[in-house]
Amino acid sequence: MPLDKDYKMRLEHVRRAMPSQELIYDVAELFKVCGDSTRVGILCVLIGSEFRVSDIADLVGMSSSAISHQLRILKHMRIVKSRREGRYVFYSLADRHIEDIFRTAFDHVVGEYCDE
Amino acid sequence: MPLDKDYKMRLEHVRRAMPSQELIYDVAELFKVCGDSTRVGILCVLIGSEFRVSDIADLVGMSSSAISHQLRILKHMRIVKSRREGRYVFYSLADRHIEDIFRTAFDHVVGEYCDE
DNA sequence: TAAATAATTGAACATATGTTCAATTATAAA
DNA sequence: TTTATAATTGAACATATGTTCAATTATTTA
Repeated sequence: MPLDKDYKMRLEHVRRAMPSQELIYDVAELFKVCGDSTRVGILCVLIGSEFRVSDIADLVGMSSSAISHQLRILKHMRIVKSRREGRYVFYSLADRHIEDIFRTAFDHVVGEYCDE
Repeated sequence: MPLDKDYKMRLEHVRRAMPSQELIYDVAELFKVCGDSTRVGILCVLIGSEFRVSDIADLVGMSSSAISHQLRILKHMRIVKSRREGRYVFYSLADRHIEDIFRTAFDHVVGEYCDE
């Protein structure tokens, strides 16, 4: 006995509550930007500290060029910010949300505090 | 005056605290799976309810085939689970973490509660 | 000013990804 | 049992993505 009245009400409720295409797209973009090993590595490095490009590259184990390309993407998404000091450019997180999201994501993957 | 002692200490600290390649990869995979408009749509639909494939497809505005492909990916990542009831297959979220991550992500994009 | 270091950029390349289409499987209804 | 509906699957296609390499810009040091 499928599709009872309750189901159909939930269906209508969700239909009305659906976020706009644009919002869905933006959220997907945010996740997409976090969905790459190199960028996750970069963001792990930057949680709690600011570092120069060459150090980030060294910590992540990738070329400065590759890191620079990725930092540009992250900056464009306002996930990191940069400041130049002499010939160095220091990058840091631009936003606390990212830190929160990362902590939850790591918890999910590691499998901690499963409350179900 | 770059690269003082404090900077170098932070560098060493981060080097020691870096997550393993494997963990970084897994977290990136989790985000990657969330980094697609269609899948974000699906997950929005499934927050708080379970629905059949054809309804999800309708709500998201995509073919059942496309949705089914995506659901397989989400299921493989243990983000959704399914149960068959007659000729219908109902999908729902498998994990509360995803809901948390989504709420924070939407907050980030919408720009709410900026505490900085 | 010349040389060295740091970072960025653009193009090219290979790889990965998402949707469509057609075919197939699974279940229910006639 | 036959037909219809629901969902899945595989292949193909086009698009997107990340790294490398070489060249360029920016800044400092000699």
